[in-house]
Amino acid sequence: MIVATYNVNSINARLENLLEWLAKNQPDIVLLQEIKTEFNAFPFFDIQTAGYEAKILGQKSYNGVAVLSRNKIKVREEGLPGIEDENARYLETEITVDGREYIVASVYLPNGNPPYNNPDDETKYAYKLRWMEALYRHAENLLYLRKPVILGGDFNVIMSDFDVYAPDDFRRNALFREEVKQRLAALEYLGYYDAFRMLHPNEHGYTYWDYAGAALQNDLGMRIDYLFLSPDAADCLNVCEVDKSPRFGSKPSDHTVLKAELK
DNA sequence: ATGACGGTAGCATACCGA
Repeated sequence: MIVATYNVNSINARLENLLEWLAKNQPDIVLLQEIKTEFNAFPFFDIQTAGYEAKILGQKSYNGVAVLSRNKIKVREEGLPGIEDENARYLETEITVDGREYIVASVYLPNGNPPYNNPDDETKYAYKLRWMEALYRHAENLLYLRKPVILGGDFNVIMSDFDVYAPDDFRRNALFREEVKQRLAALEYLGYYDAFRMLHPNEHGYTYWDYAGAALQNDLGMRIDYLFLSPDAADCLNVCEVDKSPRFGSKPSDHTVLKAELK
């Protein structure tokens, strides 16, 4: 079973890139973030033609998450339980693959940095922390269902110095502050496994490079996209890789694809 | 210190992002 996560930075701007990747890789499940569109403008037809059902939680212009699957998708949650959220950031589904029922969620965690024109405004950071508290509580509840759980997406958190090209430049950044690192690490204390890091302790595994400058060419990246697996799903983990090819293609997203194979 | 770069909305430029 192949599962992938991809922050597309607009599904309509990235449709060709996505379809090409689907055709080449034939994943069973794909989690998308930042689709940046509402239901009426989502390219259901093209994705269905490629062999995938799509469930989305959409929103005009910003945010938006989706789950694609070759198998039937049952929606469990539209929005993260336990928090009032006007943004489309969490879609939880149930999908049966090879006779096994997985709980699979596409996660787009808030960035948390202040607006450029108001650098002291901590409103967005406070929202990020509240969102992470709700995610922690819900992730704990999911473990009691005794089904394999996959929480994948753009978590907007750099977990350690090894996950970013210049850690000292990011100490005060909302992606790298101590509270957010602690809150994401808490998922691991619950029993979730960081699929990429579990198999690759000595590779950076960057999933994002800024468009500006020569960030990609100089590998000035950060690892902020993750696949977190419940213990029984982690037991089946066979492969987990960052696929940099979509980032090198034409008109790329600033993120690239993270994929895993579960036996 | 700022901006780079790119997407959306919508038609000039503001907002958002990591």
